[in-house]
Amino acid sequence: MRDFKHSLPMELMRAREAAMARFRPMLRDHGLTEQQWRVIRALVDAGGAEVGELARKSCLLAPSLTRILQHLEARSLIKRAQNSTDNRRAIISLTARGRRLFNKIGPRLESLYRVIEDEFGMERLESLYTLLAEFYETLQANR
Amino acid sequence: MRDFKHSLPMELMRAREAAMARFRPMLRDHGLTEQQWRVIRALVDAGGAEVGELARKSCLLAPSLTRILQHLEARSLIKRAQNSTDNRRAIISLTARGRRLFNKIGPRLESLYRVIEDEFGMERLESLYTLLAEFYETLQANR
DNA sequence: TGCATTTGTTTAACATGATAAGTATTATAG
DNA sequence: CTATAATACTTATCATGTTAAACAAATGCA
Repeated sequence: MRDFKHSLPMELMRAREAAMARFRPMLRDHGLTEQQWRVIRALVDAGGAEVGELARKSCLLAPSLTRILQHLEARSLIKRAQNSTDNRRAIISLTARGRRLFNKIGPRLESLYRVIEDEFGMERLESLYTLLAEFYETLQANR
Repeated sequence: MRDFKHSLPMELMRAREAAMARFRPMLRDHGLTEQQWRVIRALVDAGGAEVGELARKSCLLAPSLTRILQHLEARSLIKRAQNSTDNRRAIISLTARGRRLFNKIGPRLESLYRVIEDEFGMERLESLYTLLAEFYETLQANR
C-alpha cells in the first residue's frame, strides 16, 4: 500500500496549516477567526451578497456561514437587508465598522503574504496555484 | 490588493475538499470520520504509538485526538497499554477489530485514489506533491 | 386557484479545530 | 531529598465542519 505520508489530502492540509499559522495570530489579535475573515473579505470583494453566494465565495458550508453571520452581526460588523422581490434572500453587507476593521487588518495580512512570496519564490508559488486550480477543475469536472 | 480568489490557503482548502468529497462517503458508510480514519491509518503504519506521536503522524491537535481516541476505544477499534517506565505515556494500538476494519476500507480507498491519479495524471500529481512538500518545508524552516 | 415541489436559509446534533487551563507524572536544580 | 519546572495528556470552552431535517417563501403545474 502507498506510504501513509504520501497522502494528498494530508499534504494539502499540512501546507495550508503552515500558511495559516502565519496569519492566525494577527486575526486573533483582532478577535477574528480565519473563517470570519474570509466572510469579511468576500464582502469587500462583492460589496453585498446573498448568503448562498457568500457561502460559495468564502468556501463555507451554509450552516457554518449562518452561525458566523450571527456572530458578525452581533459585533455590528455586517448588516442584513431584504431583497424586495424574494423574501427568502437576505442581502449581507459590511457596516462602516466592518470596513474599518478590514482596512486595518488587510494590509498587515498582505505584508505577511509577501513574506511567504519572498521565501518560497513567485515562480514556484505560481506553479503551485496553477496545479491546485487544475487539480480542482479536474476533480469537479468528473463528479 | 491581491484578488480575493488568489488566496493560497483557500486554494489549498478547495483542492483538499475536492479530493475528500471522493473519500468521505465511503468512510461514512463505515461510521468513520476522515480524522478517525487518519488515526487508524497512522496506527497501521506505526503498529502502536504514543498519543503525541500519533498526533503528529495524523496531523491532529492533541485535544482532538483525545476525543477521537475515546470514540475509537468505545467502539473497540483501539486499545491502550501503559508504558511501564513512564506512566504518563499510553501506548495506543489497533484491536483485531480495528485491523479488520482497516483491511476492509483501505483497498477501496486506494482504488478511489487511483481514479484520481488517472484523471489528473501521475506526473502532475508528483509535481504537486513536490511543491507542497517544499512549501511546507520552507515555511517551517523560517518560523 | 390550489397544491406539490423546489429553493434559500436556518436549526439540530454530533464531531473536530483552536486556545487556554488543569492534572498527573517525571525530570532537575539546589 | 525536595521544591520546582518540564512533560504527556486531558478538560473546558467556544467556533466551525458535516450531515440531516425543518422552515418559509417562491415556483410549477393540474
